[in-house]
Amino acid sequence: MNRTRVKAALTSDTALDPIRIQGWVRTRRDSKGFSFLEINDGSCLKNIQVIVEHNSPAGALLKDIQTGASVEVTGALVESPGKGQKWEVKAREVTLFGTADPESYPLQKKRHSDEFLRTIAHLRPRTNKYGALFRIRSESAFSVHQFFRDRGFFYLQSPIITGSDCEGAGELFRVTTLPPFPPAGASKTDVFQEDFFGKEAGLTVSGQLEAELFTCALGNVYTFGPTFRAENSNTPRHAAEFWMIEPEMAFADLSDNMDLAEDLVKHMTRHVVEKCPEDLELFARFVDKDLMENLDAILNNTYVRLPYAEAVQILEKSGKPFEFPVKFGADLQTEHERYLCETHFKKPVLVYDYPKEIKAFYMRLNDDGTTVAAMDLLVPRVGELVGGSQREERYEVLHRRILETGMDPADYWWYLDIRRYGTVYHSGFGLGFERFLMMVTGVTNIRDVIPFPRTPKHLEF
RNA sequence: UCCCCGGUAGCUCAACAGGCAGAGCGGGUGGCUGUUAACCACUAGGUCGUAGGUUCGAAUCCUACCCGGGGAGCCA
Repeated sequence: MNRTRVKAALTSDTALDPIRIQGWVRTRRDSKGFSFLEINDGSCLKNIQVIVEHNSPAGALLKDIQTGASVEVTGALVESPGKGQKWEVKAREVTLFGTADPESYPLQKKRHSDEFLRTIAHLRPRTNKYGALFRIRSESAFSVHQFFRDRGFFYLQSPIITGSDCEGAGELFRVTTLPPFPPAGASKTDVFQEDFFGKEAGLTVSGQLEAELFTCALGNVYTFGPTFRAENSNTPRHAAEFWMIEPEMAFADLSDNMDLAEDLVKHMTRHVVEKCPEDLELFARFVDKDLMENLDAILNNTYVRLPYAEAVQILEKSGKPFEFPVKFGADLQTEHERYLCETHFKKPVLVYDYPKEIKAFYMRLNDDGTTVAAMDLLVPRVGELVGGSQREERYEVLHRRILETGMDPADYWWYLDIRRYGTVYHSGFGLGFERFLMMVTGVTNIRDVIPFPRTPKHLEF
């Protein structure tokens, strides 16, 4: 007999006999002559209630079937005479696979703090909140592929290991097979000649450059994979390993790019709202009371499109005593971004055309000579969810920008080559997958939306 | 990396101005009940983050370090 997942059992149209349920015991309540078991198998938020008669063969096992134990129950799915659930399982046979010593099993029926659950990251997906979160994470990932596939984008697996030591963003983690202590007197280059790749290698900080190469062949592509930044960042919004979605479109300008970002965020959000209503409800009740209202603002507004220069004007006129002064040419501080999308507009804001000095070399120089065609999507509570740009497709301009920012064009010969042979205007952006999950669940710490978070000094699981 | 706050029972926290270390939940035992984060009674459980210092006496004051949280920077 195949197992029936709890989700299917709970939504059954009819009674079923026989039925087999397999899962983990969330709680046991003893009554006169029989016990109630609540079993969860991860298929959905809800548990299924199982009735075990004390004088049945299974009854003898009950003393060892405690919170956390893994069991199999065969019996009949029948209408529940009690309140609170439509269906329950009357057990005929129970198999106990693994006990969970109640003296040491860390999960209680009561609510635990997120900080504590992080210390038992191997067990936290067994809680209601984290089970719901990781089901939402899975559905969100699916919605990404669905979105792009429906629009004719191809999924590009950009490399994880990279040899370009300055992709533009962030510090690289080194990848090496060398012994930890180099021979005395060896120069840096000499050392890496002996290494696996014969040169210094690192983990990717972005798939963008590779995506640009492929978009100039396949038209529209996207990457969706892990990204690594060896920054000593210690904030609720940064992780050393995170997942990023990076679409790239040929024959697309900054306006097309902003259209795509807005459409993607709305599509992913709508997908979660439609496919995960029960799991989302948990977050709306216990994590963020305003969650549904906030998601409504994400879904049902046209996002504000605001040139950087106008954003600065709004901030200057706001009269707000910002800790950091607002001035043209300086990057927007977190407090400024929050003011714009949370207080002033109260909806997502796309800020674009930033001064070139505060943005990356590959962003397309505007005709004014001072700004670049960059855009950031700011959303309430999370801040920067998307960062992107139209790319500089003019060989001479790009070459000059590389030199201006103190880099060596020779390291980017292949990136420049794309501008020599059939160059086209193109655009793309990066969307932080975990930041999306924070936005859609109301969870305020990135460590709580990743299965096993990697942050400075944390690599336990 | 910088600034602020914190670390007391398995978990969440209290202990005023230095003077015998507590509660709720969880665990154990017994009772009750088609129960629903069940209920009632009893009970076990602590090197007060670590190391040093001040004091007759330190969970409490001081110093250093470790760990956690929040803010800032970096950005996704």
